[in-house]
Amino acid sequence: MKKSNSLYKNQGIHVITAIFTVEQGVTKVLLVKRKNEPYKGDWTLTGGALYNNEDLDTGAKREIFEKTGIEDIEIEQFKTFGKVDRSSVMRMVAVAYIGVIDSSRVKVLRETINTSNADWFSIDKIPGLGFDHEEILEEALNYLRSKIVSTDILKALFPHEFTIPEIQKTYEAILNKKFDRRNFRKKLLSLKLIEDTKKTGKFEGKKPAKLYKFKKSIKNQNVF
Amino acid sequence: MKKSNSLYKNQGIHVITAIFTVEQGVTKVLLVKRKNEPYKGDWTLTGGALYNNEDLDTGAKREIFEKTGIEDIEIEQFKTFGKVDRSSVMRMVAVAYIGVIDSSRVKVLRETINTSNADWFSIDKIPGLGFDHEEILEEALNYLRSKIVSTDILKALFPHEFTIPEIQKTYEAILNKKFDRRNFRKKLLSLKLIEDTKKTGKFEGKKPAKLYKFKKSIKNQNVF
DNA sequence: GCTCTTTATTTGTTAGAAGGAGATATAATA
DNA sequence: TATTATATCTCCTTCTAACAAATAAAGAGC
Repeated sequence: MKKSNSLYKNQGIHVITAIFTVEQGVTKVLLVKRKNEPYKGDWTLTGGALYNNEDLDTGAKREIFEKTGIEDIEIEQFKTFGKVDRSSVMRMVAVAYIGVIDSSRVKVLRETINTSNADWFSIDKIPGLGFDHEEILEEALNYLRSKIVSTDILKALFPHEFTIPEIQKTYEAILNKKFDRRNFRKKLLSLKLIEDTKKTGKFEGKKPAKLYKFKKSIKNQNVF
Repeated sequence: MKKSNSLYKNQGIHVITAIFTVEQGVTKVLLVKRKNEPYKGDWTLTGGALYNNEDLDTGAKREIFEKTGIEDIEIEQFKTFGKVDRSSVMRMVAVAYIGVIDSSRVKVLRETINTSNADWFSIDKIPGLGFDHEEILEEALNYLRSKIVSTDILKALFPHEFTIPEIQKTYEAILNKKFDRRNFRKKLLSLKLIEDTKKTGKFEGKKPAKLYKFKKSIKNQNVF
């Protein structure tokens, strides 16, 4: 890291987002390839330096747009990373977010002013990442897993109606485990995240499946 | 905020900690009074600017020590605050932590190089705070409430043995509600945070009370 | 066309665990 | 012996996990 005469000077703020999707039962994350130093040629999560005239989430969304072209995305801050040597140029802390989006509904820019490539990577096959983004990604995935059971964060993947067997596949992909179809149904309904639409549709079966949707407002329940 | 020619320059990082304690059934937070501008004379949470040569938690603990004299304290990061105008001098983001400590076991410095006073305030009687510390405090309290039911964060208040009626008073103070003594006992034991010591002690009653202690390792249980 | 088989979807059943509230037993003090 | 906080017991309801059964369509064969 560049030496500084002052204990405080030359500090900066990164806003980084791990953008997840699920395609055919596979959880994937969006990575971009850096065009410039440091870590030139390396894959990283989407993100970059915060501007002075924008709030944290605004900056995170701007970075997402600049590096991928994605415009409408809900994000949620989960942790800030600030090891002394996490960036090689100057002292940077990274405010990290997660986001979920349906990859089939967005067109990701392959190249931008700062990136030479962009693609969805299965979370089982992540290349080496620049900065401390491997650590950030690991914690992002943990956070995502905790959120899908208590919030409507998967609404990004199911904005309208869906069947329970259909969304079960997504839960299984993200949590990386299989569930009994009957108990999953009961458990998911007991979480009070979704509601019946009184309509039916089709998934993989021959019998029509009931359609559900995420509730408008979700109230969280406490242990005590 | 001071105008900057660059979108990136003149950024800085605050590390802020909301330090809680519980005294006789009252939840309190440690505040310090600022000696210098900005917000001179205002009460704030403990914290200050991060140095370039220290990690985030190291910086947070150093700030706690410098402004209160408290040395041994476990802290946990919960959120970063970064509204554009949260500091009036330059663009600062605040990485916020919570900590818990037994106020009867520590001696808090009343005055330091940067502070003219320090005291424990009941969370029901918080004065106006400098910066965005009122917002930080509110979220810190929410985070604390979520943590005492899933981690051993209260170990700082009960480092050794304790009785269940005794710790129930602390839970009630923090969560701000009363519990049935029989069901609280069952519920707390079912959380698997504490274990029997096969010893007895005294609390308020005349019958000896069983002594418990926090477990060494706590494994968290998932919804699914 | 008609029936039978197949398959995913949905509902139901059961035993055991956990939760909530009343009642009882215990071990000290005064 | 009366009192009091602590600890245990009981009953009933609800939740959970594993398993069984019923349902509604599609497709195969005649």
